[in-house]
Amino acid sequence: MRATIKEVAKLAGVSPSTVTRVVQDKSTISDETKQKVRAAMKALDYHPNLNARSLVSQFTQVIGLVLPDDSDVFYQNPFFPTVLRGISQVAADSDYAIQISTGKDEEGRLNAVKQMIYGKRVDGLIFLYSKPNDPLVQFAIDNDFPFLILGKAVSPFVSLVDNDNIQGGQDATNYFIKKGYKNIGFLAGNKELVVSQDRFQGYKKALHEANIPYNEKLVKFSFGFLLEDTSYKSMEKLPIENMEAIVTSDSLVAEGVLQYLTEKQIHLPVISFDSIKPRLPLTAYIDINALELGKESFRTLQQIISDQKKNQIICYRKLIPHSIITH
Amino acid sequence: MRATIKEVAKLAGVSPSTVTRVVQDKSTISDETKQKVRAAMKALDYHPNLNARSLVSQFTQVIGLVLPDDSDVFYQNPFFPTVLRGISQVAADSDYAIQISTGKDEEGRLNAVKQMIYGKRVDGLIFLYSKPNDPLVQFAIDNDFPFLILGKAVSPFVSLVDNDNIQGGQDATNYFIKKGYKNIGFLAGNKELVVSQDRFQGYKKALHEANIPYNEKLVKFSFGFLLEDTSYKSMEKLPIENMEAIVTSDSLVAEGVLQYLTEKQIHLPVISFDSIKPRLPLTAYIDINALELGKESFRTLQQIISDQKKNQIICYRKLIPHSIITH
DNA sequence: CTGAAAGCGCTTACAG
DNA sequence: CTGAAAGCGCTTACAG
Repeated sequence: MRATIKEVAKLAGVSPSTVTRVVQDKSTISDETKQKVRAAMKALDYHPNLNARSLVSQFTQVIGLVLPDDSDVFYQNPFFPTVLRGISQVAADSDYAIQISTGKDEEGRLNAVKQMIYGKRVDGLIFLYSKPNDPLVQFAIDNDFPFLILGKAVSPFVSLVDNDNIQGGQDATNYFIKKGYKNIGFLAGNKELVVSQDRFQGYKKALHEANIPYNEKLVKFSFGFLLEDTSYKSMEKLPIENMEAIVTSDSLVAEGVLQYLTEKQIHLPVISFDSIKPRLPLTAYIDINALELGKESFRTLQQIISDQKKNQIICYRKLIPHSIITH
Repeated sequence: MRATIKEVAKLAGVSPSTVTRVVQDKSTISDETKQKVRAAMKALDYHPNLNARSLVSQFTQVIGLVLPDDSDVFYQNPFFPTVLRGISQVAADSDYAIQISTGKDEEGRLNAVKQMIYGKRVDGLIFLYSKPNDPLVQFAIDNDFPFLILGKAVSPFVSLVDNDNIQGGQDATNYFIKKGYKNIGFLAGNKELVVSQDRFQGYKKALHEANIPYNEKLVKFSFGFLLEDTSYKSMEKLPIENMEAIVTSDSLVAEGVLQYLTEKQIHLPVISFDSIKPRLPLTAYIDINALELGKESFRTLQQIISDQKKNQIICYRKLIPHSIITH
C-alpha cells in the first residue's frame, strides 16, 4: 500500500497539516521542518491521493476537452491533434491533466459533460467545436461552469480563442497583390461557415484597400462531403484565362483546385490555409498556428477559472496571429 | 450548492447508506424505498461527487490513454482519432471517462503517468504506441498497474490488442494471386518495424502457399521522414516491366508508388493498408479496422482491471481481423 | 511557525 | 430490508 500523509507526518515527527503545508510550499514553515518532511516523503515514496485533495479543496487540476460528434470530419483534420498538443504542453507545465469527452451523438456527449461537471471531475472545459445553440455549451452556462470555445463562437457573451480569419484572408490576398496581380480568384468551402465568410471579407478588404475592383465572377463557394470534387467543378466555371492567382480558404478546396490546374496544365499561383505544412504544391499558405491556439486557450481557461474564484466574470476574446509561409 | 447524499436521505426519510444502495441498485432494497429515494434524488437534482466515491471505493471509472511524444508522426495519422473514437464509444457505454497524457519528452510523459497512477486518478492505462524498453510501460509493470498496449508489443508478457499483420500481408497478396498474377512486388516502410516485417512475412507466406517462387528483386523497404519520396525512389530500382501488381505496407509508401506510376504513365494495380478510406486511387486496400481495435482494447483493459480485483493475472493477446476493400 | 479538530461526501462492513 | 458508525486521505480554519 501507498504511504499516506499520516505516515509521513509520523516519520517526520510533525502533524499532517504541517505535511500539507510543506507540499504546498507555504512560506510559514521553517526550512528545517521542510527538510525533515521532504526527507520523510522521499523515504516513504509519498504521493498525495488526488481524489482526497479534490474532495476537500474543491479543485481538481483537471480540465475537460469537449470534442464534436464522432462523425465529425474534425477527426480527419490535423487541426485536432495539433491543438491537443498545444493544450497538453501548457497544461503539463501547470500540472493539469486532461480529460476528454466525445460520443456518437449529442445525448451521449451531453451526459459525459454532465458527469464531468456534476461529478466535480474537472475545473473547466474547452470546446473544440462551435455551433449555434449547442446544448452542451448551454449546460455549462446554466451551471456557471468555467469554459471557453476554441474557434468561432456564436454568442457574443462567451469567451473564445480563435484565429483572426479576416486578417488571414487579407494577408493571403495581399501576398498576391504585392506581386502586382489584380485578377485574384477566391474559392472557399461552405458559405454558411463563419470561417469562410471571414476569410472572404478579408479578401474583399485587401482588394478594396489596393483599389482593385471586386469581381464576383472570380469568387466561388463550394460545399459538401467531398469538397475536393466540388471545388474541382467550381474551377470549370471560373474565367481562368483572365486570372493571375487564386486564394483558397482551406486545403481540401486547394486540393481540388490544384488537381484541376495540373490536369489542364495551367500554371496559376495558389495560396491556402492550413494547420500543418500541406502535402500540396502550394505557392504559399497561411499557417493558422493551431499549436499556439491550443496553448492560448488553455492559458485563457486558467484565467477564467481563477476569475471565477474571485467572483469575476470576464469575457475573453483572443485572436491568435497566423504566419504566412512561402516556398 | 449541489445537494449531497445526506440531504437526499433526509428528504426521502432514509439513511445515507440506503441512498448509496439505491444508487447502486442493490436488490436488497425494497421497491418502495427505491422509489422514494429516486424521487428525492430527482427533486434535489442529486449527482454524486465522484471524487468522494473514488476516495472510498478505490476505483475511479476513468482510464488513461498514454500517447507518444508530441513529435511523433502518430498525430498526423488518421489511426489516432479513429482509435480514440473506438475507445470512447465503448467507454461511454460502461460509464468510463478518459484521461489522456502526452508531453514533449519522455520525462514529462513519465511524470504525467506517475501522477495518474500515484494520484489514483485512473483504473488502468492503454498505451497507444510501443517501443522497446519503454520506461512508462516499465513503471506500470513495477506498480502492478493494469494496462495494455494497443499495437505491436515487444515483451511477450504484456497484454496487447493488435492487428494480425501477417494475415493482412497474406490477404493483400492473395488478392492479386487470385487474379492470376505471379510477379507481385512488395514495398514497405522501415524494415525495423514489426508491422513491416509481419506484413512482409504474410506476403511471403501467400506466395509460398501458391507455389510462386519468392523473388527478392521485387521487394524494397524504405524509411525516413518523407516516406513518399523514398518510396518513389525505390520504384526506380524495381524491374517494373516484369511486374503485374504491387503490395505496399502503408499509405505513405503507396503515395510515392502511385506518384511514380502516374508520372511514368504505367498502369499497375496497387493494394495498401490504412485505417480510413485512403485519398489515393488504389486498386484495393486492407482496412485495419482501427475503430474495432480501439473498442476491443477498452474491453480488454476492463477485463484486466477486473482480473486484478480477483488477484488473477492473465496476459491477453488479441488480434483484430481486418477487411479488404475493393473499388 | 505548528498542532488539534472538524469536515469534504461518499461507501463499507457490522449489526439487527 | 435498513441504519449507525467508522473511515477513505486529504485540507482548512482556528488557536496558540
